Amino acid sequence: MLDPQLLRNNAEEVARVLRPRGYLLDVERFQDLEKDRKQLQINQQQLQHSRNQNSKEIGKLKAAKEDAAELIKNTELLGGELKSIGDRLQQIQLELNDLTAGIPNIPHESVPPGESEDDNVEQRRWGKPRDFLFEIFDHVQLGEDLGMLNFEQATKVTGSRFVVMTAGLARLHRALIQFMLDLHTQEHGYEETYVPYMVNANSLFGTGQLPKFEQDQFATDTDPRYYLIPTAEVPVTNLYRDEILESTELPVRHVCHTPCFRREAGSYGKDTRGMIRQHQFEKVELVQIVEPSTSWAALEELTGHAETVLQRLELPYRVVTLCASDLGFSSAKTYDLEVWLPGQQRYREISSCSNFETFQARRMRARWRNPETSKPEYVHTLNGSGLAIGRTLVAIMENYQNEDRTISVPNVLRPYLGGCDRIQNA
RNA sequence: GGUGAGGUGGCAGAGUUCGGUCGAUUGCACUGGUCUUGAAAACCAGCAUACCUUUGCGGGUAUCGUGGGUUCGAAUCCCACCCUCACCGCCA
Repeated sequence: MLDPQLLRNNAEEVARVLRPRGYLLDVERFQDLEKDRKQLQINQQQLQHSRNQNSKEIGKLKAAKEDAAELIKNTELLGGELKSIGDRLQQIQLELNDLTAGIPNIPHESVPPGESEDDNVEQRRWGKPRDFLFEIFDHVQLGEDLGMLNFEQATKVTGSRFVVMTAGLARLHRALIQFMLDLHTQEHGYEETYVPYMVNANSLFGTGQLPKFEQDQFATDTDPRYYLIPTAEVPVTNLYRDEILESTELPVRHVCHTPCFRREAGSYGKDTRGMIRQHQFEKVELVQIVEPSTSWAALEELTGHAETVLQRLELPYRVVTLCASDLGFSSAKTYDLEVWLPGQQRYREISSCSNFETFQARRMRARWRNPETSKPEYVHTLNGSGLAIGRTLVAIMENYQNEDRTISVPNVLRPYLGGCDRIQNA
């Protein structure tokens, strides 16, 4: 949610900065609605004022045992008028709410313009893609040959875009989660957190998935409806919905491992092979709630925390700044971490680190008490994957594959696998 | 699933019997001041949010879980819904 003041006073300017995102703000419609709203509200308040005055007067008359019949009669007439104005005002408020709830965040000034992901700007690269001296395979081939990755079984028990893993691969997958949680809690100062995997509609609204992206969510048909989380960002950030934090409590840092569930509506043809795009995947998520003045430094820092994971795993990656059109709905700026996948001969997204500034905080009413003003003010929220587990596993399989079709285990993971240095058939 | 209790400001907690001067008593927390070498304590004062209006001071409207209803007037009465807590049943 944008600052309503900003929207009212500078609609043209807001429209201009949102255009690179591919969002067309209907300024005329907004201003028409605003104008009507304002006029109706003024009328309503005048009428209410008269009514309140009369009612008070009636109270006094009655207390004094005097006749109030005529005044009551006059005041009754106000009722009908108030009702019709109230109805119209409510209608307009609903339209305004729909409109404003669907407006994306304003990109930070450092966000590059651009039409597609091709316009994302590379910031830096780390590590060198390995030169293989033998024929290499992608993770699907490798996993199926090992007998530890099975998409057909998943299709049978559920449907497409799910996977079954067994033996060493399942264990490696679990080890990744443990490794990342340990790293972020022990070295980066995050608090390990466990949360519900289903959330209510308010939570999804708070982080910006609703109302616009309902079709991307899995939901129950219970009443009330619950949604399977698309990312831990939703339950973790919403811990602070309707809360006021003391400045001494900031910054808040949570690390949270959860499964994530996504419909992947609208991506039917994409990444149909393998584990890259699934309806269910694990992720270790980093979430920070910070004082507004520190959020841009926090974004760099948080991105660094995610990068550390790749560095410890010795996986080559690059960092890109998403261009305006590729930016998520709620984000002011996002860095994507892209890991090198030899099977695809390209870098693929493995983490997305964003600063939302007050956009989510406003939707959630998440605030802190600013000592300088001693008033509650909106916090800034940030999050980033640290990392997506499934894609990390894919990256390890492909980057650490050996000529004999086994997979070496990165050094830092060996303690988590009882010292095992290689995934191979028993 | 059953029964009962309850949802009020940052928190705690009155007010709901008998609808009117209740946006709301009080305590804590917080902010400013007095006092003090400094701090604490004590005392004094201030202290919800949003919107409209005003150069400013200020004025107005709404909000007591949500939505609807009764009424000239609703925190208070009526209806529906949501949520929380307690106990019982069932279950991992």
